[in-house]
Amino acid sequence: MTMEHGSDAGETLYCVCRSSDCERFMIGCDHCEEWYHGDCIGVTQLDARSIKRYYCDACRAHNPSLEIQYKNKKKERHTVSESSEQDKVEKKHKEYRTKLRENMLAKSRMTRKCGECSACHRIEDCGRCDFCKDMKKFGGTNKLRQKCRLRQCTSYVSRHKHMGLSLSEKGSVTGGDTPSERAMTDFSDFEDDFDEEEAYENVKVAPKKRERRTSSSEASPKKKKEKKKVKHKEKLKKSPEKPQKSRQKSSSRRRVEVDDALETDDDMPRQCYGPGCVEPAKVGSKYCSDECGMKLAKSRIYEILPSRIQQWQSSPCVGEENNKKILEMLRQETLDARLKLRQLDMKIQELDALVDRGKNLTMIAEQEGLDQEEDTELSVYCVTCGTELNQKGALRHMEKCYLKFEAQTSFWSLYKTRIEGNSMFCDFYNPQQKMYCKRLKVLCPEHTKEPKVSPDAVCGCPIATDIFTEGENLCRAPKKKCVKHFCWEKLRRAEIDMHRLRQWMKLDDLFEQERNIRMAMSNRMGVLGLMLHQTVDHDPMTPMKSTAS
DNA sequence: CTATACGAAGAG
DNA sequence: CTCTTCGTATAG
Repeated sequence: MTMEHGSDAGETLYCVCRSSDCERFMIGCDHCEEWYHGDCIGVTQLDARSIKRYYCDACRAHNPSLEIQYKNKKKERHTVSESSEQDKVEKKHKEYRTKLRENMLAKSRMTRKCGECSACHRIEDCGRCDFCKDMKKFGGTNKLRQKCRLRQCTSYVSRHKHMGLSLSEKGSVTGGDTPSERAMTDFSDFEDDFDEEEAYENVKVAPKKRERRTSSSEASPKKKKEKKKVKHKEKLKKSPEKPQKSRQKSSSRRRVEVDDALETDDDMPRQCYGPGCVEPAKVGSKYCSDECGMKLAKSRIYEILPSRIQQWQSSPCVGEENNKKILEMLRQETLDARLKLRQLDMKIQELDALVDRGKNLTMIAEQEGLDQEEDTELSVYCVTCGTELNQKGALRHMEKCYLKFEAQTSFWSLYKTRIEGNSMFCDFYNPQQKMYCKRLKVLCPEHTKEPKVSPDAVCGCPIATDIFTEGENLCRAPKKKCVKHFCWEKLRRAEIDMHRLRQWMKLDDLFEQERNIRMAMSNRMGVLGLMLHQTVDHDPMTPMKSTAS
């Protein structure tokens, strides 16, 4: 209890000075309930703010179990009445600042270095990264002043992100109101981690460090600080013996120090983690030998795997069911595509039959007259070369002109010759020169001439009765002169081929999909998968949802 | 938000 | 005193 500029309480005498003055700041003893002037007993208003329960000197002398209780659990300072107020305040502020700094530093060390990754263990600077190049020893300007990229903790960023969450969780356990106090609790928690590390020295199968963190510890902050000091001293003693290593230690942060103390330290090497093994572990390893490591891995598999398999089988696998559905769908589509291919084959056969029928037809020359009548009305220009054409030869010219032009310009024609399964090269054998033509097929018109149409060949194209339906009648004009149905057979074959190609590509795609799904299905429930992943039923009261139903 | 610059602390 | 490297301010 405190009294600031309290009201006059008559002639009552207070404090060690036994005066009735209560215009100054006063603090009351929570035991004898006597009031004392702050300046008489050396307690400032600032001090009083952090005091939870104050007991006067007289009460404490009478009853040594009484201790001044501070809000932030600081120990009572016995020099309260000895030093001057100014000094105390300054000292206190200094202490506070130092602690704050220490805590911040400890925290930063914790966050900046996991001490576990390869980067944290790396000793040498790469000399190639931007930070190395900036260093004086590598001839830099020392402007960036950062650690070598390869030595920067790989898990720093992610750890930093997680930090806030884990700290807030712990905050509720260990308490701490101000940021600095919170920082202190964080640090002490880290110390706990460290102490437990030591305690785990003889445990054979130790859980991971992060998991080892338990709830708050009972040790007071001061005790921890003492412990830290001891550690520090030990390190100082050791330093002259290992110049190279200690140099590294000095520049590295606390976490490394902790690990070093655990793993490589002098008197007590860590026990091998191998099952039943009592040998000391090798330096930088958890095991005394490779066999022990393998043994532990094996025993872990034997221990974990059966339960995982059981767990796996206890619930239906949604992924498996989905895959089965997709497989069924793919199968259906494959059948569909195959059916279409068969239909296209039939079409080809029909076309062949049609062509055969056309060959046996007798030629009728009268149709020519009709064509010539029409052709007087229109003049046509070639879409490729632009020359004026009479209608009679227009189609023929344009087809040839286009082929010629395309052969020289388009990659597609090259591609076409390739996918048709033929060589891209002419390969025409010249018996006189006794060698093959080395030109590209599409650029070699002299060896790849279209077969000449014999003058007595009939066109044979079915004549349409209307736009959509084809009649039984075939065109009986001479093939060479029929302008209406120029290249009809070729076009029809091309059309069917296009559809076939489409179906083949579809089949290919379906096959690929099926392969992927089968692969996924066979990899499911593998040993690795079962060991790495686990399905957790968070609500054991209700059965797991199944998509099958 | 990122890159850069720099004061400053810790260690040798 | 130097070296390393952290935290932070600031410019872009």
